[in-house]
Amino acid sequence: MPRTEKCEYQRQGSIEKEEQILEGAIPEFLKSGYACTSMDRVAKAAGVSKQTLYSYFSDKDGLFTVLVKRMASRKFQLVWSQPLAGEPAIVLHDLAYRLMKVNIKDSEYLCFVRLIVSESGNRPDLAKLFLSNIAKPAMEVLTKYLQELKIAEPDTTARIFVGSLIYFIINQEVLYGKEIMPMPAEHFIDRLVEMVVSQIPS
Amino acid sequence: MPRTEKCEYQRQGSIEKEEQILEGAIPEFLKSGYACTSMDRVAKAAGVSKQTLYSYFSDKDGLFTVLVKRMASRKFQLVWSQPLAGEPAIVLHDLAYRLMKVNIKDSEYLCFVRLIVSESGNRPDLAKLFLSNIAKPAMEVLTKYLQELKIAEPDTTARIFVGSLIYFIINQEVLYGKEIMPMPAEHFIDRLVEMVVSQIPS
DNA sequence: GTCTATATGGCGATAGAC
DNA sequence: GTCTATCGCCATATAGAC
Repeated sequence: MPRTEKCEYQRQGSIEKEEQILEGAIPEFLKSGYACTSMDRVAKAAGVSKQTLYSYFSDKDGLFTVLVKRMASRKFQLVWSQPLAGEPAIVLHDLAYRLMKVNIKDSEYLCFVRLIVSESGNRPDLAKLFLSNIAKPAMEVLTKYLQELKIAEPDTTARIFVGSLIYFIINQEVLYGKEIMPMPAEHFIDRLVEMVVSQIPS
Repeated sequence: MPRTEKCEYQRQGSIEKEEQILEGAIPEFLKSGYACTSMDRVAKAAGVSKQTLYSYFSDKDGLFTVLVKRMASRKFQLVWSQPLAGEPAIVLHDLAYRLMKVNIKDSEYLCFVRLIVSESGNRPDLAKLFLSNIAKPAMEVLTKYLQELKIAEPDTTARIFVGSLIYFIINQEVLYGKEIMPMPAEHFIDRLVEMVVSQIPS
């Protein structure tokens, strides 16, 4: 007898198939952006027919929305799941280094940022989803830590710390500043950490 | 007699016409991005026929390249043409305020940044043009000033200063962080300036 | 220079055969 | 579920009338 006989979840679409489509769609959208990604290529990349695609997702917009949601909630913990505790200079240095390394090595993340910024004009909801699931919780984690260190205005200081790091990455990697106005990442991190640590009241 | 009789510059295309096309094209590209801007709309917005358009610019790519070049070299001096001199806290505060205000009020600039980031994947040359004409000279101006203040590692400090400001703007304005994780710009500027000024050796 | 076709091709989304 | 065919639509780029 067929093995789907008693499987009630095999109603009109399996979770696995949805996963398969999403995983196939992610690299396509990241590579080509929203406008230049065709549903034909998504179908091909995911290994399903175009009709199957349309049976799981209402349209291109719907697919893209689910995709962004998934990416956003997945990337946060790459950097920020780890608890912050210990010698401030070391903790901040490790954090900055982790953020820098993940963002640079994981080109998926760079493309994701590019994609979100690109579509932020047409789809403010996606940009907000991005901030709510990554930037905001990240800022909260760091703010709490800086507060424990008794640094003045921990929320503002957290933004300075993370902001200058993110911009460094955008400048060097996304906009190819590496070739135009290069600067070693370690150097930048050292100086930034030094500056923030100097704000700890003695 | 017609007033173009002795005008030798009226050969096959006037500079004025090129200006007219570019000025018409700018808002279209800024509003819709590269992919979603049609040459029909550009022609209509510029008040010329499509054929005239194609007689001045080889194709869509060529037009866009010239447009980016013009925008980049135009925007730099809005913030950075003014010489930096005087009481450090005031100079830095004014600079940050000017940068913030120009970027937020001039929505043209926000859209331009969005556009450059969007196309940075397909057109690295445009991203480099952007950095070479705006970010790099800006960093040099500020670095020189910080050097006069005897601040340690003025180049790195300049990047922290400008970078955290730019990211603040991207976060709050481009990605609608204003609604998700709001923070008053003045507050941020005050804290940032305070932090940099504290690095001046006494 | 302007206007109105038009050639050519890709897109999203749907429909039918199997 | 898969494939191929198809419908509209809009894009870039060109050609012809005036």
